[in-house]
Amino acid sequence: MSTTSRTLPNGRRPSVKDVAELAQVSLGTVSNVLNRPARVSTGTRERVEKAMSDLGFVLNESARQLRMGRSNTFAYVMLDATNPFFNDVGRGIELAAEEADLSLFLCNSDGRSAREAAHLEHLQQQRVDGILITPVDPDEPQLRRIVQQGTPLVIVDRANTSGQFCSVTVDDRLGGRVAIEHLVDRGHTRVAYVGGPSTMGQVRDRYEGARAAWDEAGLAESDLLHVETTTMSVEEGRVAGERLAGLPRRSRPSAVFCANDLVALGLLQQVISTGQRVPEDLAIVGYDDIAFAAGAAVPLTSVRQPRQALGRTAAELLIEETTEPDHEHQQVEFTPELIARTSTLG
Amino acid sequence: MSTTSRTLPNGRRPSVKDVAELAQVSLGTVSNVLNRPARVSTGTRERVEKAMSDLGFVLNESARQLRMGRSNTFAYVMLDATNPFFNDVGRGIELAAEEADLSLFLCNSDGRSAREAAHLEHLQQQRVDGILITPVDPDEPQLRRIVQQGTPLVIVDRANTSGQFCSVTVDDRLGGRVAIEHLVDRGHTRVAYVGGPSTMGQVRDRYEGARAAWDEAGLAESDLLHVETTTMSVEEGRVAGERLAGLPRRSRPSAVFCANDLVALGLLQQVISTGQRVPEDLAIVGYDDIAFAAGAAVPLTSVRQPRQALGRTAAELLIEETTEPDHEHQQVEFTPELIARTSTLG
DNA sequence: GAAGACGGTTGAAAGGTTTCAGGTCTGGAC
DNA sequence: GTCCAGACCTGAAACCTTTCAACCGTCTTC
Repeated sequence: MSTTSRTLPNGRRPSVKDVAELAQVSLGTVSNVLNRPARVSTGTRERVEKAMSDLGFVLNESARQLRMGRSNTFAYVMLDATNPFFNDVGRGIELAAEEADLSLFLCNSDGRSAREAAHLEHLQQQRVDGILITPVDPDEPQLRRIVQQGTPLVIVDRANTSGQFCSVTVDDRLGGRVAIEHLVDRGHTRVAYVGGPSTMGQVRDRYEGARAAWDEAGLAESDLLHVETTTMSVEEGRVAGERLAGLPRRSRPSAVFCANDLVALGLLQQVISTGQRVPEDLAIVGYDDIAFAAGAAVPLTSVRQPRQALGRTAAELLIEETTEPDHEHQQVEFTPELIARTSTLG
Repeated sequence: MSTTSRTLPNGRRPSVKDVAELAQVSLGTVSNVLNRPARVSTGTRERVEKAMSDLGFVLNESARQLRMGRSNTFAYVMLDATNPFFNDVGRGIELAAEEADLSLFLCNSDGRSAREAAHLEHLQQQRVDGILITPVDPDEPQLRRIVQQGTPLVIVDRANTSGQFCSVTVDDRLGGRVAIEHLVDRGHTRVAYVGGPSTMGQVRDRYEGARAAWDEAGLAESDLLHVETTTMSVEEGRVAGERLAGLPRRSRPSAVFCANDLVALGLLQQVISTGQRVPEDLAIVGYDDIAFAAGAAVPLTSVRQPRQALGRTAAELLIEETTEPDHEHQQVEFTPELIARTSTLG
């Protein structure tokens, strides 16, 4: 109640100077109370602390950063904040950051390059100590520029082609492979891969892994269809379902491998709503194994990624890069794992 | 390639001063190029722009903020980043912020007061222009202090008791009421309310609405059970399911109303996995109508909230508060709507 | 040819913090 | 009585940007 900043003559917020004046000490002492309290005698410290709370003093972080040149803040630029997968990754980052006493800002590029660029520009201007990002395109030159200009950056869930950054990935080719091997094992000989846009590395790699496994199984090349979606959302999954339903009966696949679980769940909904049975009429494999996959209308077979570990590892790499002078960039790769459930097992 | 900041003697990043020197102009002119390009002659402007890109100049936002006293940034402190409901709210905020050319930082309190307090402190120090928050406890004194100290704050999805803030809410009592009325209409006479902790206003209000409707229906008070959970997660929903299953047969409810969809989905999974049928053996109503509710094992009846509108409205109120001098605090309340699906309709 | 207007540019001041080389004072050792 | 160590405190400088009054030429206008 007594702690309002309105006691200042003008509308200004109280600064260390005001505190110093009220407590009858110098600026330096106030700063010491803030940063090295042990150096200040008890009496003085208490006087300063009282002055701070009387004035409602709040440290101005901009000024501190300006002086210090660093912010103790990381940021994670998410590719799609509505996808639980990226939230779990973010949670892993958050936990590691909290342990290291760093603040974390989350930004959402929403899959749009322009938004991503704006966020990156802003973060660089804010002088965050480091950036974690799941990029729209890992070869975007802006990323390299940011590193060259002095802000460390770690790529999450994408490989980096150049070795210019640390990166943490999951082997998407292997993920695509195990998904298809599972379907082939179950006797499927005509399968659709649903996902897009193909500009996304994840979409491409999973397809390539799938394609490789398909070819190795000796199946006809044209029997692995690629149904391209515009985004990786539940809605697009539904649309893909309708497109499949529109195919002539004999060219319809008996199984679908979706590039992520959102697409798979949307497709599942659409398929069920038209009275088809999963997996009898159509088997479905998803990707990511988000929490909702197990609880879907038909529990979803999915390729699980170590989501939280992905985030945590990325954050730890970034911490190392910001603290160890002789840091070397590393590419960490995790291994995905197929979780088989009813949507393929019947 | 040529744009590296390493051309500076020490490891310093280039500043306007360096740009000015290289371009043979004064500091003021560089600033004009940045902020009022029209005032600068074409030749000079081009020279300055070239110098900037040659040096890899990145404006120091801390210094600008220090000088300007404002940051053109809002922040949204989410209660639970893993709950799609809050992500949808955040998306509404993001869209409104983007239109107003404001940056948005997302923070996650993860339901913990301590983390929330740390985030708020940090945001205040960063001098964000305004804060949106779904608080752990809307009566937390820190919130009032922040406003008194000059940072506008809007409460999202909670009522504020004091009229000290703007707030945007959905009528949770009404939501609880419609959920119970629906179940009573379907003939249920023994129902469990599952959610917690009761310290959360949402949990309390939905319960109160449910209780009021229950009493008005003339049903026995003790036939509306309250099963308290520790958090509102899928996992806790499963645990609650086990607890219900542990009840003696005759005291088991025929329907459950869950305080949110995550809990409902977890409970649904648990119930199905034990071979019970939904809704025949147990009907379930959720809350929020997140995207995954419709695609659950049994499509979930849920109380829908206007998630994105909630966020957008909150952001618009905050924008008004930061721009209109004679702003008056408003409480906006939306109305929830029951979406009936298979989990109660059979 | 003088006065004024105007486009373009300058440079100092301000904004709040941290740092650091020095300052003062106290008390103990000789 | 002198000297010194240590504890405590001071105040100016630096960080980088924006702003604004002042300035300089050039062009109009009468």
